[in-house]
Parts: sequence; C-alpha cells; structure tokens
Amino acid sequence: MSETSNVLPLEPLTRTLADRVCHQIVTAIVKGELPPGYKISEPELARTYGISRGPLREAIRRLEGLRLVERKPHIGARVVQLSARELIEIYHVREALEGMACRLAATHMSDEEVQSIKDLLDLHEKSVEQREWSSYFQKEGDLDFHYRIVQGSKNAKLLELLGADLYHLVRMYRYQFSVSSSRPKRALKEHRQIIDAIEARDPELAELLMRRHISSARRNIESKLNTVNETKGDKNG
Amino acid sequence: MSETSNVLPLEPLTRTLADRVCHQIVTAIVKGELPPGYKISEPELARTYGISRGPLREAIRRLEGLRLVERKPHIGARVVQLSARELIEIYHVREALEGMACRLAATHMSDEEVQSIKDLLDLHEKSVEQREWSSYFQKEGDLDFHYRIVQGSKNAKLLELLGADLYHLVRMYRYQFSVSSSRPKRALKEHRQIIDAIEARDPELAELLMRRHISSARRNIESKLNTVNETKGDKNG
DNA sequence: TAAATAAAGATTGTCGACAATCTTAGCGAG
DNA sequence: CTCGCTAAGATTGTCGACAATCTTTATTTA
Repeated sequence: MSETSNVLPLEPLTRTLADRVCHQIVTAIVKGELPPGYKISEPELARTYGISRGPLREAIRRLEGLRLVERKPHIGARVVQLSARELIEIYHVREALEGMACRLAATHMSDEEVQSIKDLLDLHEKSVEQREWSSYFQKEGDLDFHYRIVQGSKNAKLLELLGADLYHLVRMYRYQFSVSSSRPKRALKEHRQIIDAIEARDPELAELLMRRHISSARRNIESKLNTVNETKGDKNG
Repeated sequence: MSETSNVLPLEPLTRTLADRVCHQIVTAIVKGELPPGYKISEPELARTYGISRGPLREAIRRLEGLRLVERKPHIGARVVQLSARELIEIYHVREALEGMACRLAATHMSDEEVQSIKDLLDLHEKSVEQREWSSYFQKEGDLDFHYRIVQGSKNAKLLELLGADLYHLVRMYRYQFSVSSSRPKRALKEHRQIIDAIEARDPELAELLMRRHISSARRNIESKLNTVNETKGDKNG
C-alpha cells in the first residue's frame, strides 16, 4: 500500500483521468513494468487503464515533459532508455544542485525539520541492523533523505528540477539495475554527517559533504558500469 | 524573420498541430502577448490558432511541463506569474548550473566552438557601439551566449534543464520588465573574460567568472525589485 | 439589506469516429 | 536471391459531440 508518493507529491486523488493515469504510468515506468525502450501503444495502454485515447495522449505529453518517454511525430512514444553516459550526467548535475541545496538547507531549515530528518535516519539505521534493508527502504529511503534536504533549501525551483526531472530517472535506474546503494552503512554514515553539518549551521561543510557523497555514489556506479562494459563491450546506438 | 529558435531548438516544421501550436504559445507567452496570470480559454485559443481543442489540450500539457502555465483540474490553465522570489531562485539555480557548465566547457569545448563564441561576442560589441543594442540583441543575445556555453559543456541533461525549464522563464521576465542587461558594456566585458578563461582551459577560473557574472546580474535585479517594492509595498499571493 | 440557495450558462473533461501517416507483408523485376 | 515497389493493415493525429464540473446570476428568506 501507500505508493511511492513521498518522492512524487502528485496527489493520487486528482480528479482527472489524464493526471491519474499519468501518475500510474510514472510508477509503472519507474518500477520497470514498462521497460526502457518499450514502444507505447496508445490503444493498448488505453485499454489497460480503461480510458480513452484522449486523456492518455495528454498524459503522454506530460510524461514527455518529465523526460520519461521520447516521442516522435507519427511514429509514437517509447520509454526512455538511460545510457550510461546520461546516468553519469545526471549525477554530475545532482552534485551541483544538491550541493547548493544542502548549503541553503544549512541556513533555512527549521530545527524541527532537522530533527525530523534525524528521526528518519534512525529509522533507516534500524532497517539496516534488522537486515530489512530491502525493497522500499533500499530503493526509496535514500531519495527520501535527499528530497527532504532539497525541501529544506526552501528553493522551489530547485525542488522542481530535482523532484520532477531527475529523481524519477534515478529511481528508474535503481529499479532497473537493482544496484541501489550497495553500501548502505557507508551511505547512512554520510547522511548523518550531512545532517550534522546542517544542524551545526555550517553551510560550506554541508555542501562539501553532500557533493562528496554524490560524487562517490557516481564513481561507484561508474566502476560497476565499466565492469559490465568489459564483459559486454561497447554498444552505442 | 528567423524566430527566436536559437534558444529553443524545437523545429518549427514539426508536422503535428500540437507541437506547432505549443511552440507558438511559448513564443506568445515569452513575448507577453499572453500576459502573466492570463486565463487560458481553450475555446478561444483553439479559434485563434484554427485548431481543435484536442491538440490544444496536448500543447497545454506540454506547457505545464515547461512551467509556463499552471493548471488546476476543472478550473483551467493560467500563464505563470513570476514572483520576485521565484525569479531570484532561478538566478541562484543558474549560478550553480551554469557555473558547472562553464567549468565543463573549459575542458570539453572544441577550439572551433570557442572561436565561434568569440565571433559572436564581436558581433555583440559592434551592436553596442552602433547603438543597435535593441530588441533582438538586447533580449536574446545574452542568452545566446549562455546557451552556447552550456552546449559546450557537452552535458545533455544540463542543456535540457537550462534550455527547457529555466531560459524560457528568464526570457519571459526580460520581455515583461524590459530590464534586460541595463549594463550591456559590463556584461560584454564579463562575457569576454569568461570565454578567455575557457580558451585558456582554466576550468576553475571559468566557473568562478560565470558564477560572479550571474550573481551580479541577480543582485542587479534584486536592487531594482527592491526599488519597485519600496514604492508599491509587498504584495504576496 | 445581506446571506444563502438554486437554476442557467459557460468551461473543462471524456469519448468515439474519421483522416493522415507509417509499417509491413507480398509481389514482381533485375 | 536481392532489391524495389505496391497495397493492405495498423497506428497516430484530428475533430466534433456529449457529460461533468465550475461560475455566475437571479431569487428567496431572515
């Protein structure tokens, strides 16, 4: 129950079919039910969700804006296929944006928000200890933390860019490759350092730690992708 | 002739009504023909562009993703109204993203691209000298420069975020307030310093100069907005 | 007179059908 | 056997009409 709407604050109770179905398709794409490269057939999807092609096409236009599908006129829409290069690019952008977010959060976050995140990390720690570091927490817990930091920056545009345009793709990648945080304990430790810096109201340190955190995650992914590429060889297209 | 499609690389020759009209509406919003806060009437706009409500609604969904309109279910769409706070937020984000873009550009830009930008700046200089620093150049020339730097970063995601989600709003703001670059000579000088740093393949300096450039533009806007607010008083909502 | 209610009008949301374009399978020529 | 053309099928693009919701206005009542 309770979908993953912590990260995607689109109320599921929107009263229009297009919005509701858009939200459903986002979830389906992120979870891999609609796999990358999948050709979206309008009649098929319309049947699946029990709606007409009108609202469905509106939803697809919205998904196009979210960069989750790519559309070509008179040919159709396909679920995006994240290349290694694009994934790395996203992490570079995250480093810049979330570094900034973290710096701002150190100034603008309320004490209550800080405490709330510390509580969240306590929850994560218990999950790690109890080896329940599975499914939801493994895949979504990390982004929950990051999302809250960005919220704490009090910069709405930042929240828009990260929440609407980047996190979906990161989540999709994690479900796809099932590689989420192969280093949960280390990630948790880094999260604690970050929130401590914010609590200490030390913007420079907070930014530095966040950038380093994301940077090391990126390098971790890069090394894994390189390992894969060594066995498979390059395949551009 | 030659629309402003240097900044918005959406081919005008797309063969679908929704795409074409979307592009037209973007231009109309940016230029203020559809003013901020304007209530978009579907029947009216459909008549205006000579199309049916179907493609128009798809275009509106796309505009929603571009953050140029805000939609409320069963009520309608309105052209976004940029608050002073949001505008400042955008400049903060630009500082982070374009700083990063500039750093990357110093490494990844080809010598030909660098030369091309220097030629562009020569053109701008002539415009300033000849006091033709009007309309197009005044409003679009600056963003042309910035767009090319971002292109030079060779980071597609960066280009997406800035080109699709932020520059439109900046352009809209400039047309609205007609305040574009009240300091053309100084801006041009800063642009030259930036491209020189890139040509010298000095990433740190390039980033520093770009951040400072955008930061001073932001402070310039802030001071102007404060002046306006002093006479008008605050008006949130 | 002011507030609440109800009906009329307008606007948005949804649907099914038709037209334009692309894809594919089959056929024929070289 | 391969390549190119053609026609049939399927898919996307567009439209007009109907249903659901919101807004406005007029009426009634305290």
